[in-house]
Amino acid sequence: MSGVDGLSLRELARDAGVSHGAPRRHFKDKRALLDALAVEGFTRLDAVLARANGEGGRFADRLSDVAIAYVRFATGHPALLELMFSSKHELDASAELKTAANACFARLEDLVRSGQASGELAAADLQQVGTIVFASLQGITALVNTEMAGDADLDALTVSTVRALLYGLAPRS
Amino acid sequence: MSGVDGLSLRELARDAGVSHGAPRRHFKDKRALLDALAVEGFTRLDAVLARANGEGGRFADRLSDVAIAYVRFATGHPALLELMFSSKHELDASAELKTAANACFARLEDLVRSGQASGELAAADLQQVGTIVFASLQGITALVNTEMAGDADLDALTVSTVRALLYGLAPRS
DNA sequence: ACCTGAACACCGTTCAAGT
DNA sequence: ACCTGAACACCGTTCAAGT
Repeated sequence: MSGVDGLSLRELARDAGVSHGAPRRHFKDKRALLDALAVEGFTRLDAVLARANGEGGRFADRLSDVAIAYVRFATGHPALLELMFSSKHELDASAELKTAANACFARLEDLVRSGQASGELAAADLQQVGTIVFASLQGITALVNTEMAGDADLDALTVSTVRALLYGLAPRS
Repeated sequence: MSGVDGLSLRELARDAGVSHGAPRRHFKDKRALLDALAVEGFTRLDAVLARANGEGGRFADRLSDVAIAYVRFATGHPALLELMFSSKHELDASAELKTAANACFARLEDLVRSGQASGELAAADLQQVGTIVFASLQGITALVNTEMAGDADLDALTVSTVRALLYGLAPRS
């Protein structure tokens, strides 16, 4: 049973000591409940990213800090992260969910923009650079959450990835 | 209903015009069936990667070709990919499944090794570089499969990501 | 060897009925 | 307003019985 579908409304009701029909009063659907959890997840993630993003300092350091915070959160709550992103891409995702998710992405995009403004990032399409950076973080998350990468050296892997993205894996000379 | 759990054995049996108990003769479990599908997926992916990896040519081009092939496959069969990686990380994944999966990763690792050997990649820990490269590809996959990145410019995104990994996003001068 | 079909213990969802 | 509990249509799994 994969993380999301392992959650049963009836079991939840049982644990709460209430009848299986009761949750219906609070959540119209199973997915309404899942959506609410996903919104909560994005809100918490946004707070985590905000805290990690020290306004001062070199861009490379701020990016590293945010990346570490993101990857720690994402690998620390694998089921929640899966829920957040699988809920978000449902065709009829709630406006609230989209708003919460976009706040997180905007935060990353702002960071990239500031790097371009200060010249620490080469001028390039903001969207595309943002996507590349975010994809790298999500990729680390995916590898760790499917146990293809150990989480022992998690921060080191994150920092190496950020470094590779900034300075390249090819010899620089 | 997420991709993997959307598949019902009873529905499968119905579609095959057979009783719901019949699949039991061929697959002991629902997961035994899913594992068999995952193995098939890795085998097909391995063939795709082998075909993409032209032995001659510059490393950067070969990496681009393999990356494009991987991302196309992964985003072209989202449910299969989710199944492949979620099955693989089950604690009691079959030896057959692990073997099929490892063949794909070894192929990527070989490519990285050849880049280091030719000097087109800086000397560094093979495992870590392999992980960074693979994470990037899996990250693109995750973004596209959760509809956070469009698949219109999929190859362009892949090529840009490979370029960023090789040469960096920071100004090079 | 392979399939059938009833049985069991679970789901999510709906809805009349209670308080 | 909120909860209950039966009902319905689904699951996966098991198992005696058929061919």
